[in-house]
Amino acid sequence: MKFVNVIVDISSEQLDRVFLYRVPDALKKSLQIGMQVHIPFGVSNRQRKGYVVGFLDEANYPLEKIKEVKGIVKGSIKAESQLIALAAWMRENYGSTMNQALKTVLPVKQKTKQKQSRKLVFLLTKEEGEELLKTYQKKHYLAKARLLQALLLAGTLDGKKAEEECQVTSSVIQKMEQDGILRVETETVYRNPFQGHFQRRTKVLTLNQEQQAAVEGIWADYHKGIRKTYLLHGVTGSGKTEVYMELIARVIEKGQQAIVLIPEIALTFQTVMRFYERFGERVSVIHSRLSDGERYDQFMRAKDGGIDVIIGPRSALFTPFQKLGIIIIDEEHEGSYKSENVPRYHAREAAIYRAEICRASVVLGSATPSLESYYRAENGMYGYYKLTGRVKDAKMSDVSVVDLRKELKEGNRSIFSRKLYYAMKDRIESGEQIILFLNRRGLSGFVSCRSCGQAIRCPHCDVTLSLHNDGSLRCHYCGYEIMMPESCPSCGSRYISGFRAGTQQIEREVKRVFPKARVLRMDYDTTRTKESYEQILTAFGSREADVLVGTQMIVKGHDFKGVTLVGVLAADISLYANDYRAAERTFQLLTQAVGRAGRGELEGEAIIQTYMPEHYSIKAASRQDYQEFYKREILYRKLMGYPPVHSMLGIYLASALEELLEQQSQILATFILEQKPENLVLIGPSDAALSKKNDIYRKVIYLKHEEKQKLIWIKNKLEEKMEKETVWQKVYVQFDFDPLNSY
DNA sequence: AGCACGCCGACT
DNA sequence: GTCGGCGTGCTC
Repeated sequence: MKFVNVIVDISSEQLDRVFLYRVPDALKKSLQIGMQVHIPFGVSNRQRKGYVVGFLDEANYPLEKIKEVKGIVKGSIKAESQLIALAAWMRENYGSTMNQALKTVLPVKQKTKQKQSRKLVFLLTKEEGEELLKTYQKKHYLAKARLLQALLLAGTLDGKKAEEECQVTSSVIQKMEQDGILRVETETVYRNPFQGHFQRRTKVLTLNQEQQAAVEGIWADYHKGIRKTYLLHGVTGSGKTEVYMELIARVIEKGQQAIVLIPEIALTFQTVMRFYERFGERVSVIHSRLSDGERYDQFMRAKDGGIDVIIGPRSALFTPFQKLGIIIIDEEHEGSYKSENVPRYHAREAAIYRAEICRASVVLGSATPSLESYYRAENGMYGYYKLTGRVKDAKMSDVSVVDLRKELKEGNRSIFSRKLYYAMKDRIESGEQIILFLNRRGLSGFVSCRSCGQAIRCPHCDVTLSLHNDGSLRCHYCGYEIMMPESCPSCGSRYISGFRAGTQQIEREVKRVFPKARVLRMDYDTTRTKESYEQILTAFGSREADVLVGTQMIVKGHDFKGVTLVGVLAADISLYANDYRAAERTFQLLTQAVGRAGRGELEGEAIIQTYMPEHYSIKAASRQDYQEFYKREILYRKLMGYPPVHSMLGIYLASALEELLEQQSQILATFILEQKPENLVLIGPSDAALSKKNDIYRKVIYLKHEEKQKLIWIKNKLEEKMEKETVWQKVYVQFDFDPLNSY
């Protein structure tokens, strides 16, 4: 380890890369990734601070130009160095540049740029200014004159805008500040994003036996200095949150802090409220509606020790707490924990790594654990605690499965089976509430021709277009829009129509069949704003409607006491997805949906309509039997060499040039095979699920191997190769380990 | 970011 | 000639 890569601690895009420094013998032992160091920089060798982000044995830069690390910064902020180390790990494990990794981990760095959006305040009087302007013009100080003129007009200017519009550089502004013509102002105001009022609850909550066992078990480890990952497997309503809060309370008592990760969709006012009631002002929330500035403020509060608990989505993992004690990941199986941007990290894995460097515990909570987590718990890598009881001894709902093929055979062409119809009729008459769940949005999915079988597709994205209420056909990826044609564009037949039901159509159908029922719809279209999302939920919660029709989002974490019937309209839709997680996702969705029924005093019923009643994920979900599902599913993963048993790497290639993409993906595949990797399975290259998006062609290669390390090794080889060749500026490549969705 | 370098108009 | 503003390019 003779050299180190260092990121210079200056927030500027041009410096946002690594510089190579020599490590003096005296520092060879003590230097670690993430540490802040003093380095000489630039022609004048001014001493600056930088972060160590990696070690190297050989130099890839002229030796005579390499300078030496001067020393380690004494009071270097621990939290930040831990995050840098995390970024380095993410770069290695997910594939990205160090900058991309740093940017995801340190929003701080991006924010300092924002903070630079400084104000220029004019200090002279109008007369003085005009006088000065004349002298500038006479002396041909053109840049200064431009800026002065703008200042005379406006008084104060935004720093960045001024630079662009007046075409002046920062050196001009700096000099004019020195001359006392203007003043540069920067402001930093911390805000608290939580506006509501709350009452601190002093009442001690009592835990049931299972909850107690989980808390004490984890705490006993903590006390012994053992830090590891625990899976808390508890059905909906079994009281996982109480366990989280008790653990957090104890961690805070020890002077440490806690991060609580929640899927964005479940981040509701009520959830946050419970934490506020327990921990008061020392809690903060991060959510997608926060401005960048507000988000940054929360990180600063955490860094300064102003808060003990932060609640938020994926990105809250990077909160710079000084003494992190515990990370909680609620609903750990949720897909939103996987980032869709490079580096495509999984928050669960990254959290476990961060916990390792910070010596913190991790608690994963779920009613339907991901195969990954359960597999590891089963193999003893994670601790495991199960919560079986529903807290307020609510009854398990009665679940039945209806075979839609049989319905059709017996002459029922409606979207409601007879069983569901009568159940709905019954609930509406007795004033109880109903949830209808469909995994799809838009009016009626795709439009196809009954003569030639062609579906109408987007010319840019190669996906089927969706028919909307206003009679238009739209592409959900790029927004391409045409009017619904009279006849089939391929064969001219007039027998074209929408196919299958969407939430809008179901809403209409419910209204038609049950004219008296009040119906609410909740899907991507009706919840474009955060407010409308809350609005619909509150309206339904306060019984302003009898039926709620919606997609995934209605089955996630909401308790409606009046709901006694849940209808799943077509359980197999998510089974048609073309990736290996389809069965897992179906099981999770169905289990959640079924869990929505009977959360109040009345007994609940769930009806699952399907064309595949014999499929194990549907069977297991109807019995709420995770074990059964897991046994079948893990067998399939083992057999096919899919995660979590084996590791998988998706290599995504994209280019505007079709032939070049074809050629380069072939070259990559050949190169991978040339590395003579033993037992490696290579699939492709083939067209991506979306073979063309916004006029960019996409291809994909999948690799499977028993050891993740081997795949990382191949990824590194590829990165090395691509750095040397210029073609890769025209063909973009992304890596995705254990991909969640098809590309 | 901050520094040096080099171009180019202006002034003695 | 020389002085100095102002844009450009580089930093291991």
